[in-house]
Amino acid sequence: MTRKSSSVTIRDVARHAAVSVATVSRFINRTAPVSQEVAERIQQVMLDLNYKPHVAARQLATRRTLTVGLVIHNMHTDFFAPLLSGIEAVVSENQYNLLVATYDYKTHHHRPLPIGPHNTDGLLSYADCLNEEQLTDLCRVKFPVVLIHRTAPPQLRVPFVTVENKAATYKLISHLIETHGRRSIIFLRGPHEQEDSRWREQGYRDALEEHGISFNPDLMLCGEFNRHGAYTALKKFLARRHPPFDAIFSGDDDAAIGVYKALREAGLRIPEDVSVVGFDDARLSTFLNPPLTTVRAPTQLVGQTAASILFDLLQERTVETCTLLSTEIVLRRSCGCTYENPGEPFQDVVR
Amino acid sequence: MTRKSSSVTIRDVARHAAVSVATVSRFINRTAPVSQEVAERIQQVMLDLNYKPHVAARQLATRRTLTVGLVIHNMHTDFFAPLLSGIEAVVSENQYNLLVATYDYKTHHHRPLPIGPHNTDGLLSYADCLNEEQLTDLCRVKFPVVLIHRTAPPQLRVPFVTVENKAATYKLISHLIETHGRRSIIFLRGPHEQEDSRWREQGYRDALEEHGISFNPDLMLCGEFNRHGAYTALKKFLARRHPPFDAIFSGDDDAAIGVYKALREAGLRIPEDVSVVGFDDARLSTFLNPPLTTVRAPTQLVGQTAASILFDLLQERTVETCTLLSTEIVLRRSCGCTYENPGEPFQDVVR
DNA sequence: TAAACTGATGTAACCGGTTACATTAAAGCA
DNA sequence: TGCTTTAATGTAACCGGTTACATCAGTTTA
Repeated sequence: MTRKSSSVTIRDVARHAAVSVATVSRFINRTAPVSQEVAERIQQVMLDLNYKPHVAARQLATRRTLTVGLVIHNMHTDFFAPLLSGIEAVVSENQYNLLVATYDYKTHHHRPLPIGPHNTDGLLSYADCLNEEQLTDLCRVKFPVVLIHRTAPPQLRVPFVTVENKAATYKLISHLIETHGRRSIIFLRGPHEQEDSRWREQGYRDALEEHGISFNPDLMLCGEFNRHGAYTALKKFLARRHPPFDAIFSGDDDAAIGVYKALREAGLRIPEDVSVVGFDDARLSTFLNPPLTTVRAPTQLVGQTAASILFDLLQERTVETCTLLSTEIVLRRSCGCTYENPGEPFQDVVR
Repeated sequence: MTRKSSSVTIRDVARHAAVSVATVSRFINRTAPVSQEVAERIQQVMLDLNYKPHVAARQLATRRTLTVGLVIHNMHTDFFAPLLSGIEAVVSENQYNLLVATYDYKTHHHRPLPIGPHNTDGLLSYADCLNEEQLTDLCRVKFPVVLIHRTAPPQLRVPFVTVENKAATYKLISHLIETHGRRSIIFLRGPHEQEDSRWREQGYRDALEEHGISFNPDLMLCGEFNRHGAYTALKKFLARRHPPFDAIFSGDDDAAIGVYKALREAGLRIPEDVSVVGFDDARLSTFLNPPLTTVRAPTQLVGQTAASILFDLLQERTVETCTLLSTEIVLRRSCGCTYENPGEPFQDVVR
């Protein structure tokens, strides 16, 4: 591996400017006043020598990394880009760096966490990438953590940011029942540990109950929150040819893509034969054919908010422990709604 | 800001294990043999004390960060997720960390680069985020850099990874001309500095010339490689109602979305009135209505390849200076092709 | 048997910053 | 004038690792 060449240190600067290293450090960090004349001399020398402070040395001395970390389980999904974009905006605004790592305790349990106190000043953790033990360990050393799309174990009091899942799902399912007369609605679950999925299921059950429809466990499939999982699960279900159904809650938008495919292959029309709805309002959902009725989750805002809270923690300000961002349902054509909209697919009906 | 609490140092471990710090360090890094018995003692103490080496201290001592950086101009685009995903895979495989930053010399020129030798062991830089001066500076200190989607200034010999733009565009435009009889093809440029755009334009011009169609500068618009830029540019063009056209090369897939919208608002049908084609084969392009004919760029592979080359540089292996990944055209419906495909939109015709 | 080598370990300098504490000169005040 | 305060600066310890060099016992080689 290459050694860093020709590093100019603070001592070089001090020598050329004929002052002590302390003075240079003070000037750089503005931690104490420095005379005008000396300041200019140092400034000039720094430019001449092209001096760049050595980050690791500074980190070692101050015990701060000026870096925050993000742990997420993978980067393929469409969900990831807006989330990261929101986070990055806040991080760079605070002049911090962002370390990203894919990690999932279920698949990487043999490995230590790639991000932690040794690395960063704080951590954003998505969904169930870390298990409770890992979270507990971090809390024990008072390491600032903000959870995204999962609530904190109650004894820990870790702040978290997520979106309103239950009420939106309730609203969406109610819409299917009331407006489109659907009564046999398949529910595609996400990964088992994912909280979002559990809340959505609760909204689904509540909506059924509210409308006097009894819950049918045979209509619960496991879509895994992705197109392939959803496709496979639905395909298997369709092969059984029972029970009958007239609508599908896909779990999320990516899964809806798999649903579309499976239905199309089975010769079923959307929405004439089956209403389909999703969750997230991913970038592509407007462009599906038919455009997907779904729930708009403010993913970028989730990222922004989580990052802001993390910085509040770093500055030891008091923070909101639980942040639930509101969602809204977006009616497009896949549920059976029709609407005139020449500019489609740029505009939607949002409720 | 919080001070890191309770840090267990290597000296604590050494003391508890009744050995010297050097021995502990050797054991941790396997840099010299340590007797079985001592090894076990150290191992046990490290577990008991929950010792984690301090990364900054190690970085300072070794002058290596075990981190590579990625500079990109923004994270919203669909392009970004597969790119990052490819990079991250290689980075974590090499047990390195990844620092990401959004930066663009055009908008951030007042700020120093957030990523550099002070930070990382090497850098991946997307397109024209860095200008030539910045690249030259990095080269001067022999800092390993790999460019993504841009070629290196000739005097620098920085390795780069990009995709075949010209030949693919040539093929696509030829397809429009030969198969669909199009002759007045609008070309939507990307950002001016972006090399991809220039190569695609060259492919476009070559195809026209080859087919005896004279180049018409009035058909060149600036779509900026995004839906809004493309929409605006095309809208303005349509308002002028001239010259006539029968096809549009959108520049990239995201721009195609804006194109679809503008055409639809003008009452023009795709592909009956106008053939539309894109570039990239973004995740959503299959799902557009009609599905978009485009060029498949192996974006994730670009990320992977660039990262691999960077690690080759770090290990001082010799590397390929220029890597041009091949692309292929994907025929869907927006150009005028029709094909039977019950499983659509999962399968495409790839040439 | 002496010399050379090997394996296991310790000592202490070093990486490049920050900062507590000490020092000095100048300014403010009674 | 003498004392206190303040501004500007220097000295050196410290952050937590790595590693060159030294040591020493035990083994191999001449």
